Amino acid sequence: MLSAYMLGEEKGGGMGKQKSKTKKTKAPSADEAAFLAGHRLDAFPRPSVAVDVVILTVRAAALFVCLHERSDHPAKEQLALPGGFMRIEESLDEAARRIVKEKAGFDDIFLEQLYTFADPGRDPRGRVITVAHVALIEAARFDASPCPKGRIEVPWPGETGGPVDVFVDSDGPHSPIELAFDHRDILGTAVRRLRGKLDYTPIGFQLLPAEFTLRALQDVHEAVRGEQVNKDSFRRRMLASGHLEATGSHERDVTWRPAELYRFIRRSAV
Amino acid sequence: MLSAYMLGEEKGGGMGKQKSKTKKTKAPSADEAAFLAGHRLDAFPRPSVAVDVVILTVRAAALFVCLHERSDHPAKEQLALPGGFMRIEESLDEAARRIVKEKAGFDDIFLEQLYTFADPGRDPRGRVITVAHVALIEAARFDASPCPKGRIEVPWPGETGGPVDVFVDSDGPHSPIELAFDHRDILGTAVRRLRGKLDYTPIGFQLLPAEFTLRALQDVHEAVRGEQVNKDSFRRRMLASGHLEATGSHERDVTWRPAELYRFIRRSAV
DNA sequence: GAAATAGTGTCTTTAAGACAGTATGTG
DNA sequence: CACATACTGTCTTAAAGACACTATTTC
Repeated sequence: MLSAYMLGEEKGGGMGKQKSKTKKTKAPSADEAAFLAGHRLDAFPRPSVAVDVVILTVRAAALFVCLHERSDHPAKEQLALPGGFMRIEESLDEAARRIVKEKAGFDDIFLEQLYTFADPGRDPRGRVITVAHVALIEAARFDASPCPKGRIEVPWPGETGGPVDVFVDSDGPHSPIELAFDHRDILGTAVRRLRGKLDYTPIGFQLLPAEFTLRALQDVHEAVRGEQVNKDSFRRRMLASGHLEATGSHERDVTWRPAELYRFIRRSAV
Repeated sequence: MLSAYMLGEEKGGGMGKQKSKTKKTKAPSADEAAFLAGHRLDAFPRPSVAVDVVILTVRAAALFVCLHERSDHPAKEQLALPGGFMRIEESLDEAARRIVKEKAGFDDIFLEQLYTFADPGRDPRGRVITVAHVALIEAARFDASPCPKGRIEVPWPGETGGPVDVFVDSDGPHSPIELAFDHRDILGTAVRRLRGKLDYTPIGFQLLPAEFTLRALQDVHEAVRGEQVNKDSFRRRMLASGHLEATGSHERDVTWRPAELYRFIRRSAV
């Protein structure tokens, strides 16, 4: 059974040596070129591919998400995650950065792919799948964006998962707002991912200004986890992690003893 | 800034009450229905969407992957991950299960979405993005499939990431084989994900038969991590985890003292 | 000085690593 | 019996939680 493909022709076209560490397309053989010329990918129906971005920050011990009011149907005038269709010449990362820039005004943001949502029927326009992304940004930059801002409440513990509730605190009803499409589920997946990364990556690096107090870092962790953490142990763990470096200066304009400011050390490659 | 979208019309069409816990499409208003009728999603070029599946097992202290010899261009007669195009009416999960069944012969397999690979130029036929999945299966079932089997060697430690090397051990050259497209990168991402899940989910459940020895479970962990683990600590940790249950019976046909067999307890919902 | 938060030192508890020693099978 | 592996008990070490105590600021 194993031998069938070993007996085939010796992989024509001089591709045997290439290490293929890069993602470049190999030069096709004559046979393959002829095949590709006659090949029509559009012989089969294709879905539309969208990109949605969950832009998160931490402020006042809570998670906030950047939203966008839809100007067109479907879900016209409803709040949604910033999103749009991937262009045919873009990578997903490029599409996500374009959308973040166009709909929230952020340049140069930390961005990571999250999950692809593709339930048939998730979009009334037809077959639309969306590759959701997560972006993290510090509160000061977040607040400077004109996007509507939603406060997130997570109704499940740990990394259980599920949709989350979003509140717009300005005034009005204090019940969760409705988001377009399956965006509450996407948000839930984003929070779950963030909680999972918290213990293993210096996630605060993206959510805090360059210099910050240990208390501010602890606030970030508590907001993401949705529960309090032990202060003593947290300090010890962070200082022992090797990710932090004391600056020697201290915070100002506080009504209590000013805490020392730290910065993240960029981890050297191993 | 926050108030603009609050002042809009009161979200016409009676959608205010719906809790939208389900993913059903809401009944559109007359306005929206008219919009949708005139809307053409296909006004913009769309990519083709494929699904590739990394089917993994652990055998003899190594990771193995189920492959598939391509019968068509591009990369004709080269080995690749089992994959295919998502059909327009399918969910991703359905497409992945169909592909696993068609190309590897497995029914009822543990399956999870991994990552979406979408570099322009990753497929010479044109714009093809692929939603990669990971499937886990026990060695006995894996061996029963006629698919070509590749042994995986991971050249990076921990969760560093990067492409992995694949060997076909039957005979022939003892250098890594080349896989079609970016499938070595996809495999690398799958191994990274598996290592990440190892400590937090009873992953062995999918990779072992219903009853197994602690040594077999340790072999799974060591194969996935690519390094040995402390036996004493591993036993204590597993027994304390609450995931395992002793069966009272023991393994047979071994030339040493037979070890007790355990089974996984299905975790009760919290 | 009172109040509030930052930061230190130390005791206890818990889990991991190391390792000695016992148990139970094969030959 | 020797030998290989399964399993148990205990000592040591490291990290987390708890908590008392000191330090530095504003009022």
